[in-house]
Amino acid sequence: MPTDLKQLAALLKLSPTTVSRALNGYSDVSEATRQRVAEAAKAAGYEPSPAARRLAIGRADAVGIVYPVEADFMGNPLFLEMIGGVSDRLDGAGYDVLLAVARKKTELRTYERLVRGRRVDGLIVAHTRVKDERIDFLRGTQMPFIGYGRTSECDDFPWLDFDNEACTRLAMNELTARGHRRIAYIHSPLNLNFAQQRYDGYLKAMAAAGLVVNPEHVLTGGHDRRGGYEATKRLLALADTRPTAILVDSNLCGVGTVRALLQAGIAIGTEMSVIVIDGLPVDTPLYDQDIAAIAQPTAHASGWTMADMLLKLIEGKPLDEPRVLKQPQFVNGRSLGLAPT
Amino acid sequence: MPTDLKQLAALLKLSPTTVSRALNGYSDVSEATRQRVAEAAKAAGYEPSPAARRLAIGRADAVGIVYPVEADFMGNPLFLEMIGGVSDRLDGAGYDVLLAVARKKTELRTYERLVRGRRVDGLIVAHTRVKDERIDFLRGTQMPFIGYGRTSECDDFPWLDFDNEACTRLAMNELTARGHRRIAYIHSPLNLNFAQQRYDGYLKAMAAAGLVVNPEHVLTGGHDRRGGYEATKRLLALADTRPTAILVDSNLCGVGTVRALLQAGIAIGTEMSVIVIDGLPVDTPLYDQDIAAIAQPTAHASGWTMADMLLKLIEGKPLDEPRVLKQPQFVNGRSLGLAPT
DNA sequence: TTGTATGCGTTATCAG
DNA sequence: CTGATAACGCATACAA
Repeated sequence: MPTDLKQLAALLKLSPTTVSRALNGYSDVSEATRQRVAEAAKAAGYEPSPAARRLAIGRADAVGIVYPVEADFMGNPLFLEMIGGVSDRLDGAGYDVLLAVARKKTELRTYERLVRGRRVDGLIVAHTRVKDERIDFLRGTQMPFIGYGRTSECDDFPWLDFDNEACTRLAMNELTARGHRRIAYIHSPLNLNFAQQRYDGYLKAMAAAGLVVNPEHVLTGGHDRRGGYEATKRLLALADTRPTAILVDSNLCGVGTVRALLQAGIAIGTEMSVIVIDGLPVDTPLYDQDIAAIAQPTAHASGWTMADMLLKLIEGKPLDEPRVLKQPQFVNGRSLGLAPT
Repeated sequence: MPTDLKQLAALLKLSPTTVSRALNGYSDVSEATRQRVAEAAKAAGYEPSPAARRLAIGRADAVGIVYPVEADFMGNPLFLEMIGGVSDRLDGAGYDVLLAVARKKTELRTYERLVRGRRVDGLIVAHTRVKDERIDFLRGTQMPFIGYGRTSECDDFPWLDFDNEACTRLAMNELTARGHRRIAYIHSPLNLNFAQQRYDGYLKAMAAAGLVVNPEHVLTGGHDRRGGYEATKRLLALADTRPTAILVDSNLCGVGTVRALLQAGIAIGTEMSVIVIDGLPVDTPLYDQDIAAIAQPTAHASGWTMADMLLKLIEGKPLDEPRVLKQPQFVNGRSLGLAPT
């Protein structure tokens, strides 16, 4: 079984050159030989050596995703889903997915390794922060990349993100329209750009509604279920100033919030209204609680789109839409009611 | 800035050969030049081209992990944690981690691509099934691999796994010792090897205790929280034959089970005893429910160990322990009590 | 201790 | 339409 281009060529009594061109679909090879070569290759189970290919072509045929563990050490299920979307797009194009797990300390060096060594043809930068040195680094290189999220200054690089301010604005509209005035806000760490933007949206909406923010009503929920749970318990402990509605800026925290409410015996939708941005994960038994949500395109779809953008960039094609801002949608649920009087 | 070995050599007035050897820590190069080269390389930010290196050396300097999405489409947080462990071991060794997301349909082809194209030097096969064609395929190749889990026949390949029968045996001992006789069992899909083995352990333990298995007490919980939740609801609906204890074979299902019990107002530990294998994930607010568990080494540690084994295999070193069977430990909790009389 | 020549498997250039 | 020849960037016998 020929494992080699040379051997395959010898077998076919052709030159390696011709075989190579036949396999790569060049126009200047007769249809007859193309067929013959293709069959022989498949029969022999021939796979070109990526290393040699890369060396000759100068491309890595790989895309990198750097996963910062500290940000989310337990593993956000949405992250794997996003990677699934990326893979689905890249698979047919013959690209590999390099997953680099980086501690905060070594993160930048990881990027340097990938870029300098041309280990990848492009990168997807997830978990963007308000001020993000990874983006700063990539700006100075020729390496194509897509931000999965924006940064504070983001007009000069391509990204895909959700309209985060709109997320909170939309949610706040629904709440104020129902008469809520004491609206609590549970958020992710504010160095993450999406969290900061959603938080801004909350503040602006409060101001627009003529409401004063009670500092006790704004709590960080960390990245996980547990954080949301504890933040909510603190809110419930407020005697006189207990909020009548809670807005949660991410799905995992949302689970914790709903848990805490159920456990405390609070009637969701009457005693306490709840909106969770991104909605609850479908794998939770709470899913049937029918919690109102701000819905985004799925992580899978986002991954697919980003991979598609990245491929265009790698091929040197211009991006018709270099900055993709997905608009959120309000999804009603039984967790929403009029403010108690 | 030299991006080339040749350029770097020219800069140093040395031959590329010498520079190469200096960088790769060969013995036959003077300490003085080694220093000089190392500094110059760092100063110039030189990174050797992996493609060229791979072609010359014949190694990929990469390890592959194939993630089957169907098995667990929402993304098990433990999976990312395991990858983190793999990366931590591999990082210093200069290996990349290739993550291939595979649909069941294309799974085998993915393996072929990785192996035939020598895209990786070794593989980690996760989610092993009782009868696993991926393992069968790899057996026929020279590609080193480690099973993250066993298969029905597994004496001829290296793996890391938990003693699954011991998991259920341990748990069952605790339950029968407390007088439980109606012990329900919620399990993952039985085509997964770990699920089958744990199930076997359950059956054996029941027999050993002289108990008869009630078919209504054995339910599949799927892979997620939701499945565990629904299975538990079905158990609670049993009027006369309601179990007094529930054993759950995986962590995510366990969350659902505890949820269902709390929601139904069941007193955990008195009305119903619960043991969850792997314990509840720490990011759940239920963590303080203090559920009894069968504890395993962390996914991170497992990943690290497997990567370590794989490196040895790649380097041709013999494995002193080719089959690593981790012993589980019983961890008591308030979820365990005497059987109600 | 260092340098020269050659090869890794593929693609690209340039003739036929 | 096809074939010889030279890269791609690095590592390694072998020679000096």
